Amino acid sequence: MTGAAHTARRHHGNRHGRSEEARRAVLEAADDLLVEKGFAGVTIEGIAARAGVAKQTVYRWWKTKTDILVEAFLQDLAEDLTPPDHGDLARDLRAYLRWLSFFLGRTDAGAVFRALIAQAQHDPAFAADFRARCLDRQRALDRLPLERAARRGELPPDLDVAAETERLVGPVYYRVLVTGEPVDDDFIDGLVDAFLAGLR
Amino acid sequence: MTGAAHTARRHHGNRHGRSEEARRAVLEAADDLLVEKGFAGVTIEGIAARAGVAKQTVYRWWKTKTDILVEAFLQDLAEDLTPPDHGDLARDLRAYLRWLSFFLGRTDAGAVFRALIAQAQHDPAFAADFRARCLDRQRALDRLPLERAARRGELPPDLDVAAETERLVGPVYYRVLVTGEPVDDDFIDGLVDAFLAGLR
Amino acid sequence: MTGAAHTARRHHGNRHGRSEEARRAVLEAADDLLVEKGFAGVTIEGIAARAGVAKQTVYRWWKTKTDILVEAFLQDLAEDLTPPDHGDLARDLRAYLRWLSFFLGRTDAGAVFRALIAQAQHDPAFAADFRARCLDRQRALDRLPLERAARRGELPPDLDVAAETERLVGPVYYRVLVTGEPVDDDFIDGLVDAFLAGLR
Amino acid sequence: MTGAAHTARRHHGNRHGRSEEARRAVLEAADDLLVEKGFAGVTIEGIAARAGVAKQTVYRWWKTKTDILVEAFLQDLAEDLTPPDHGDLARDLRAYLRWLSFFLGRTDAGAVFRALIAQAQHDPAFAADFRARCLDRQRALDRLPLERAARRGELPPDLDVAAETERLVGPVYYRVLVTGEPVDDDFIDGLVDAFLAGLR
DNA sequence: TGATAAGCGAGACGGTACGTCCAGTCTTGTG
DNA sequence: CACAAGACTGGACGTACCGTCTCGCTTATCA
Repeated sequence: MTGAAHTARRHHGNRHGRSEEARRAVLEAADDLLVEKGFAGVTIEGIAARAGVAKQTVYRWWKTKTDILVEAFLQDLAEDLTPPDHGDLARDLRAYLRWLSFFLGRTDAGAVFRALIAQAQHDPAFAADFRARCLDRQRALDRLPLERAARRGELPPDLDVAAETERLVGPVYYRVLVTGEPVDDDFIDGLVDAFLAGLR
Repeated sequence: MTGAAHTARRHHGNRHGRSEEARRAVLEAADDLLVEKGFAGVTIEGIAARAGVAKQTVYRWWKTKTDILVEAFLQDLAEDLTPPDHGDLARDLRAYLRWLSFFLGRTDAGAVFRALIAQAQHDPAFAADFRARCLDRQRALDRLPLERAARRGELPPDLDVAAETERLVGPVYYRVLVTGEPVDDDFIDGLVDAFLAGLR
Repeated sequence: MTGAAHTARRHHGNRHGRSEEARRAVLEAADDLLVEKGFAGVTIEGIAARAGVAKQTVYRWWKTKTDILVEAFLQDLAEDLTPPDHGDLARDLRAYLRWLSFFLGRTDAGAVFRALIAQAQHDPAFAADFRARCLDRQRALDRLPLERAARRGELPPDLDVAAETERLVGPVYYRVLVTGEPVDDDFIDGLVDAFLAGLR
Repeated sequence: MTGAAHTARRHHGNRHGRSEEARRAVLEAADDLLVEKGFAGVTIEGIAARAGVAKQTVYRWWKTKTDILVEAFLQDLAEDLTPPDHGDLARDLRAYLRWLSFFLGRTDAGAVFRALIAQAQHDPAFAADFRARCLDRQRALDRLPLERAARRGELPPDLDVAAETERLVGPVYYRVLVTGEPVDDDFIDGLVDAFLAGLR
């Protein structure tokens, strides 16, 4: 970590390479602007101005504003978000889906996520990048509750964990992205109950 | 010759009222631009130029480019899309979900739909409008297979048709909008089978 | 002139065509900036800002800042600058050369002229345009005193008026553009005397 | 091995002092860029890149790009350009003016010279520096033919050599800088003949 | 015989202006 | 009265250089 610490030292551009200070300011500014003014209010000029950074510095390290948002999003997710493991599938699933719907619909990071999903609809190249950098990890997380249960032997050995996970989280995403209806506990309980009933 | 026909008569600005010709040219131009150049390539200037229409004429009748796309989308859906009724729930469901995933992922109208869903993530006011004008109708359509089955008595009388429908279509939307994976027949069969199994 | 008066009516862009108001504001701003801040201080952004005009409006009508300065210069010269005709060659020449050196070296329009001559050194295409639009006229003016004298029969009929004019004004331009020394009366008298002596 | 030779030895920064290699590379690069791309194509970044030198090294030794061009120009003139002395005033004058017009209008060094004259119009401080470092020497050269003739007694003792020189070279500069017309032999002969005629 | 210090390459930085594109508003003349 | 036409203000785009700044390397000089 000494090298990293060295690199992170406060400076205004030099052979240390990139300024960590500028990088953080940009990510924060992008995040803030999205929350405050919405996606249309996020402009590279605005980000640069708010971050106290030259526009060129932004363009040096990021290609588009969505590229910045992806990195900001990853930064936000840097903390370990591993779903809790209670050793009880029903409880785990309910807790995870509640957290997921809260995250997607109510948090700032969720707002960034929705903006990026939106951008992915417009731009296939971005979609591929976004999926590789963010979604795949998120989907691995989504699968964790079922995978743990499978390891504990609570599930039929031939169960397709990935497909079942999609059936569980799909309706949650659907509500958040498409219908905009709140994801209440009844809805989640319904999902989990139906899944558990299907196991018998 | 009815009044409507009179109004729609070919003209370049007069006291007959709105030019139907201009309206159609604008919708078509917007549609074409979206398919050809993607959402970023859709601009009001571009639409007006391609439609051979003055910018002012566009602004007179529509507020935003998404407003135009909504209308274009509704136009595309003008034909009756009522899902076929085979009198057999399993078959109806499979056919409908197949059509849905094809529509969302493979057709031009689906591309417009995805663009509008994307815009809804960025703009709550638009989201409300879009849901009222397009989505509610689509969701009513989504529910049709189950509602018909319920009317035929094939379903438990206390079944929550709306919630069950969400569990069926949610994963399809999830694949189209989020993961981008193709929705193959296995995936649909899995959804339908799980649902039918849950009825017993 | 009714059409022109019509066109010049106060407006903010419409089918009248170009806004005369904006045009004048731009030319004035360019002129002022040159005098106040020097050539490097003349930027299209600065002109637009000072003229209270959108940058796009500047670019719509002019290609470069020197293009604007040429037009501003022509505007400045709109008043009739015909050299006075005293009917006396020696007096006419002295008066004209004095006026020329004053104009080139001491007036705001002269400052613009020098800036444009400078630009002509850097850019052959501009040089051609500048000569066609400004210099040729100026040179015709330069020749007037001799031409009048020729018409009065004060000069040998085979005298090359153009060449003689160059020998008279050349040293004045030389002082202004190259050495930067002031053009005093002695210098001008020397020029005129040498020319007159050569006639005998 | 002298100190100077020592200093000029190849090195990449050390206590020998300035790198002669870098200096030459910069001057050459500036010269080349001017000829190839015109004045606007001469940028400090471009010079540094082409010279294979760090930008900082350029800024260490020169203040502006015109400063570099002045030095490059002086370098180009390092060879002795003393006008030839045939012992015949008419011949000397003709030869010198021909050389002068060729130099100003047709050589690379002349292109640099014109660019610097142009810059002098824009920037009085530069003008003063340029005149002190380049022009005064050039003007001394300009006077040589007449001064030699005066020393030989071919001219009236009270003749103002400086003023007469200005009348001879002024029209040449005028053609080169202002009208852009080629300076042909007829023009030069006319100048010289008129001057010689004035002596009688 | 090292430590020191100057010139060097590299290149990131905060800025300014560039020239372009589109948004959204406006004012006309025509049918 | 809707239309085509198109000039207008305004603002973000992405690029090019500006001039400044640290940095690590290389080397002669001197302690």
